[in-house]
Amino acid sequence: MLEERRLAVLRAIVEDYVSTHEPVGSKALVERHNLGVSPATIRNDMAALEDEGFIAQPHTSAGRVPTDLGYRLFVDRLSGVKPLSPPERRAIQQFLDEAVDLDDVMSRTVRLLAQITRQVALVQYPSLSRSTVRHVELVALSSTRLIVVIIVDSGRVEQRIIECPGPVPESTLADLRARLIAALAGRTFSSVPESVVDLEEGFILDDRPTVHAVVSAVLEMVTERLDERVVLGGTAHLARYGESFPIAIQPVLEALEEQVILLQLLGEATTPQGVTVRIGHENPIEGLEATSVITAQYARGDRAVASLGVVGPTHMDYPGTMSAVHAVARYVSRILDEQ
Amino acid sequence: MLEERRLAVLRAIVEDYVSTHEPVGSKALVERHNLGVSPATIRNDMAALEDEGFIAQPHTSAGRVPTDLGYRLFVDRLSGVKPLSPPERRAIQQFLDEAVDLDDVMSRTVRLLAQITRQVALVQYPSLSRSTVRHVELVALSSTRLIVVIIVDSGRVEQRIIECPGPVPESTLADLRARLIAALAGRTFSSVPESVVDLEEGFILDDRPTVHAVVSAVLEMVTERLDERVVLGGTAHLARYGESFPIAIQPVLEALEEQVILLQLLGEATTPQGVTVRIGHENPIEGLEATSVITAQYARGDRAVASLGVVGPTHMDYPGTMSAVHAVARYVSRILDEQ
DNA sequence: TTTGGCACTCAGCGACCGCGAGTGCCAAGT
DNA sequence: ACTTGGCACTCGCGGTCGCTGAGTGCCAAA
Repeated sequence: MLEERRLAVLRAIVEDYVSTHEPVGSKALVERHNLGVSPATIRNDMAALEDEGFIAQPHTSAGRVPTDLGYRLFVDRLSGVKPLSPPERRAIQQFLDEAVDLDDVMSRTVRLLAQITRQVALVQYPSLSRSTVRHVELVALSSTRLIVVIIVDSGRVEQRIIECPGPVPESTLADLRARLIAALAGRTFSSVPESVVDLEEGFILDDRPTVHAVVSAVLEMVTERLDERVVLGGTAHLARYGESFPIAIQPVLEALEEQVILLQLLGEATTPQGVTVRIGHENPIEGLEATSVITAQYARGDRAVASLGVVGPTHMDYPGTMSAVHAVARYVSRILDEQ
Repeated sequence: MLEERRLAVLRAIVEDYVSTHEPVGSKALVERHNLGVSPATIRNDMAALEDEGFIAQPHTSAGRVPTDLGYRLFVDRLSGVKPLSPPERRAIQQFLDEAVDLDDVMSRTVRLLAQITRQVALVQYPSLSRSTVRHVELVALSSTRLIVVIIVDSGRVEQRIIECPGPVPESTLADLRARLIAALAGRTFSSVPESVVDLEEGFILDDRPTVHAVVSAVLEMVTERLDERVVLGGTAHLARYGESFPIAIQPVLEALEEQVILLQLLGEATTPQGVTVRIGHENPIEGLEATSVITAQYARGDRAVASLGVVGPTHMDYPGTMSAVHAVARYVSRILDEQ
């Protein structure tokens, strides 16, 4: 009973603080939520919650504010689901359906997610590690410059320009192209290295340097760029917090400029299904101590290929954001499956 | 004589204001620059400059601040060139030389430009309109889904996924691929439409829908995406202005999220050679009234292919930024030529 | 365990004030 | 015709002061 009410109080505090962005006091609490008790009772509960570390006072004689721990409890045990409305769902689907290629899907997704959550959105390109190579193309841009293009079944296209040690005759090029296709087409990305390693041996000595250059380019593309790309959108929402909220936007913007950090944010989504939430300092990344990160994985067929999510202030609307991220991830999965 | 000194005063005001970010008064002016006259004289000049609209007072009894018009005069007639130091030049070249493909060149350029100017950087991908098609590839992703890839001589790779009305036999695909290559390879992008328009006629009626889908995809890629992509970096610098400068960052961030706007910013670079500067409200774009945009075109061979530049507050270091933008544009041109 | 009462704290707000940087104007000097 | 020192004036900024009110903690009674 008493434990139960305390949790109700915490929930009420979180909800009020999220909507008003102001410390919430005992009196306001009983007025806005119909907990059937007096402010004094609530005060006792609040004192207890503060002892346990779930809420804090910015200064004496101010209302309470949830701590990271408080948000954590709220997310884990208190927040209901807040499903999207049918019109919202329809709008999402329609918007994503209009995408013409993978780049378009990604950029539409990030814009969509930023718009409906009113937060900074991150979307990772489908991982290549489990994709299969559909086709390899080798085109001469000049006598010594080649471009290697790898087309992946997810619709992703990887490219790389190589400078060859010397001019490459068309015959060598055609030969190499044919062998590359034979060696790689249908292979998963992670098995590419072994398939390609002895390719060099089939060539005469003169061609070896060129072949070597191409092969190492392919290897680099396959290893270095595995999960490389993350697109980002909605940074303008960061500036929306009417100035001087406990959030300084410069470090956040700086952190978000680093691809590596974006990948960390998305990559550590351990939960295979469902939505992952990291709150405030739970987040190991410097500059993002005052933000929460909500991510979900999306899938192609039956296996997860990448993640997407949003970054926002710790005092965000968790239920709403979580269901939005979840929904968008599902729709992206669906789009990828259709294709 | 008197006219000359007035200009010197304006220059001094701009320089001081840019470095201190505080309104500058007559006394401070004579102390920091050795204009050989008394504060009172300077006051007269300042009053004249204010009448002419080059400077303004934020409020009575404060120093003066340059107006957009003042900056304009400064840029047009007063600012010297501030060449980069040899180590800087070397660092730029070295950093850009390490790029492995076009995407890499673009992303390195934007990071570089943001870093050395400490401002938001924009870099446009090379325009396709004057590029020539190097190769076309057509790959089946599934029985009814194709991916069309166009490889351009600048190293840019365009792709698009198409849903075909029905299954496409490999023979048709090979035929179509061959004809596409024959029709397009070596063509400039702008001449693609005419080369491709009667391609459909060579096919039997059954294949027509597929061919049609592919041809229209090619047309769309060629027309819609002509100059589409702009990459953006260094937005964190926006937040650096120690809070509450006459610059609200939210509208700026919002504007910078729109590709269309980025293209406008870069696209209106009229000056074929050299650096274009647009100051404050000279800039027609909503949200960017308090920012200046400095752009330069870069070239491949002897013709300009696209622009790059930076966006910053009107009180920026114009000479330094202009020479940085200029230098980076030249180095990018050089990199593109080498390739 | 809840509740009303009560004393206490303290951030925020507005009023007030003095300082000083900066100005405009003027009359005298060059 | 400029320049310059002098001088009165303006007014933003920063600090102090006091009040108000929201909010608290504690206690004694229900």
